[in-house]
Amino acid sequence: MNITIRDVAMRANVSPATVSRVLNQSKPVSKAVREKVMRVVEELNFNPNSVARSLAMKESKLIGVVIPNIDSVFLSKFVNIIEEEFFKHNYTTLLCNTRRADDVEKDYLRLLKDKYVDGVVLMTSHPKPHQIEFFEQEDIPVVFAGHTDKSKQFSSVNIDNYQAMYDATLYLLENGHRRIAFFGGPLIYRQAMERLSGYKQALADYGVKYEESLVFANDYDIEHGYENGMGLFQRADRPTAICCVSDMVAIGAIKAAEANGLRVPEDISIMGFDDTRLARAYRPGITTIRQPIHELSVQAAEMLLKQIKQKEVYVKETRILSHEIIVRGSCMAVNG
Amino acid sequence: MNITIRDVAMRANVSPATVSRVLNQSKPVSKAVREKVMRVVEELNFNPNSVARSLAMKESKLIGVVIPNIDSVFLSKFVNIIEEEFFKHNYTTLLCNTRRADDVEKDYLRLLKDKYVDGVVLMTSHPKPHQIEFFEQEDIPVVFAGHTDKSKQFSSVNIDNYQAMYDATLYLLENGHRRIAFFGGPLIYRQAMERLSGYKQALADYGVKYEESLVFANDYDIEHGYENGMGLFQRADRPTAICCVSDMVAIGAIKAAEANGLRVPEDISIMGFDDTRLARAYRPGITTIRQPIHELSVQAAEMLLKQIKQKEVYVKETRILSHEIIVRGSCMAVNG
DNA sequence: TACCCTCAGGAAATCGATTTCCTGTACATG
DNA sequence: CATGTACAGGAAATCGATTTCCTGAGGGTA
Repeated sequence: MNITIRDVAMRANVSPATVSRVLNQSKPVSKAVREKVMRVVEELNFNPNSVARSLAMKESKLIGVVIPNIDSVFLSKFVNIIEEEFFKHNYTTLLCNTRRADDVEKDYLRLLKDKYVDGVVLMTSHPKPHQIEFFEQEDIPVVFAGHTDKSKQFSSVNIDNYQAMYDATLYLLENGHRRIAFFGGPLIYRQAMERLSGYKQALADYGVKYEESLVFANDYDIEHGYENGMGLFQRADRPTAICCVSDMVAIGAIKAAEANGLRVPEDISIMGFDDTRLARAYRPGITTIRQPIHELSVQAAEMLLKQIKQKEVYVKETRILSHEIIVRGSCMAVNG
Repeated sequence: MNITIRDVAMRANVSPATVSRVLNQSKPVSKAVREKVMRVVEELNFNPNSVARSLAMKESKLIGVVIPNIDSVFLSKFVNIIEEEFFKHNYTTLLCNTRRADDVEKDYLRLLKDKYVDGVVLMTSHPKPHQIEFFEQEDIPVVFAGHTDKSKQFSSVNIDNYQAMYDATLYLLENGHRRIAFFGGPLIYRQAMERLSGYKQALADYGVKYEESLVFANDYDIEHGYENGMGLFQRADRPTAICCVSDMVAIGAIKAAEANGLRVPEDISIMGFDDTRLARAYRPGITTIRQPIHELSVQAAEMLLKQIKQKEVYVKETRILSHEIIVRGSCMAVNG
């Protein structure tokens, strides 16, 4: 049916081994033979079967990109960039969208191994024990993105979530805010924990009392931002500012503020996180902490490719990228 | 190193063939032997190597999803859903993000063929000749999404873009608007053409003169919506409404309107397209044409899986899904 | 008892590449 | 001239599954 290396060999009057050598330049072949083989390859329009090749070589030119949810402005951008990097280097991206389901994560990791994936990028703020265990046991190059691996066991690239939220809170404090709410993520995520710590520490350093009733911990989406806001804004002791864990949460909070007759930023300042495209598009523009998403993706790709190439000698790296406050219109100084 | 079917066979005192039979239920095996094999499989935590399996079975359990840009609210949602469908059926998604580059498209198609992908979903409103040619020559199941293949040569699933934009325009006309601008896409895209036709026809059916100066044709993003708006809103004869080709363009247009001191919808009505998450999140909520994105993805997956299963007898299908106007706050009746 | 049939399960071929091991030729050197 | 060496290129093993073909045991029937 399909043309195989054997067809080429017969037609060129050589052995399959020789054809393989010509195509992969894995051993010198005389010019005459090489040219004859190449001619036949052209003639038959032969493409080596990459499945057979993977089986023999134990490499697939495939990279698994494991993310919790591709339907996210932040993560789809991450994938967009990283896929391009891999493509440039002749690797193809296997999309493993786990939807945060434990069993899907497990299935995908097993599958990646079975498919002889050459490497994996694991985008998660909170690697599960089974994921750690998997990469300890299997000898598959991996880079964690969005998580800092303090054990130095694996390579990772991330921002400093603690410091980022510290800076966000500090920004509001310096603008005269004293009642600052925190719309955070579920505390089972390390990232959420770290950000909460940053928020707390900034308050403490400024001598502002931490108040539990101003802190929320639920999912990163618009709906929760809205819900949190609706509960909060009707209280007499409502805050003058909010630190949100994502731009989406900030948008939800802004909607809730408006629904309660509050103007943003005049009556309440709302700060986002990530600096997704939305933060710029929204009105008011959302003041936010920019994650260097482009750098994050490129460096994750770079580290992984390096690791694949130098599998034996590669030394694990931990890279922390710097964040940045992007000032737009959703925050203002108190009495300013 | 790795556990193979041979290891399992030895440990269970049977032949590899038997192990294969137990695992695939491809031939009856006595209860005793079956149980023994299963026990050893559990013990060794054996997973059949899918590359070897692919080679023997001539199937890869891989599906290529070709899209112009994963960094899009609409397309990332599409991929999110379709990936889940494929995962459910044990297929893995190979992400082919072409960034609209011709050579990337070509490279990816060739690569998909080399990897013996079981099927391809091609999401594009405007298949290129080389893509058509490719699928004519290769015997790879394919489904076009977002494009209607009138030749019935391939399966496709889409909405009726002409009718959708007709309805959008009609909605504005029925609300008393007579000067309606059109922020469309580049006319090299069939989709953009069809939508423009719908717009024109609605105007014609309502006896409203088509005015070239109200029509723009450029990319689907916020920036272009903004640019178009900035050019238009300063004119004395500015429209009272705009039909936009995407929610992003609508958002850009709204920003431009505000920048020119126009209120939406009081001073100008702006209509989106797609009904992405953004349309709901924005203020005002964007009145928009909903593409049934979920159905689109699910049906594309379903058609492809059916085609893979029944490769010999499969009859190509063309499915047109219905759109819907979602009324939110960005449009209102003239003098209403 | 003899014969046939059923069927569980093993041996070996197969999928399509790569790679190791080996052979035979050509050339250089003592 | 004999021997050692370099090296092109073939035969066969290998990667890890599936599947075909075959064998031998057990049961049913005449």
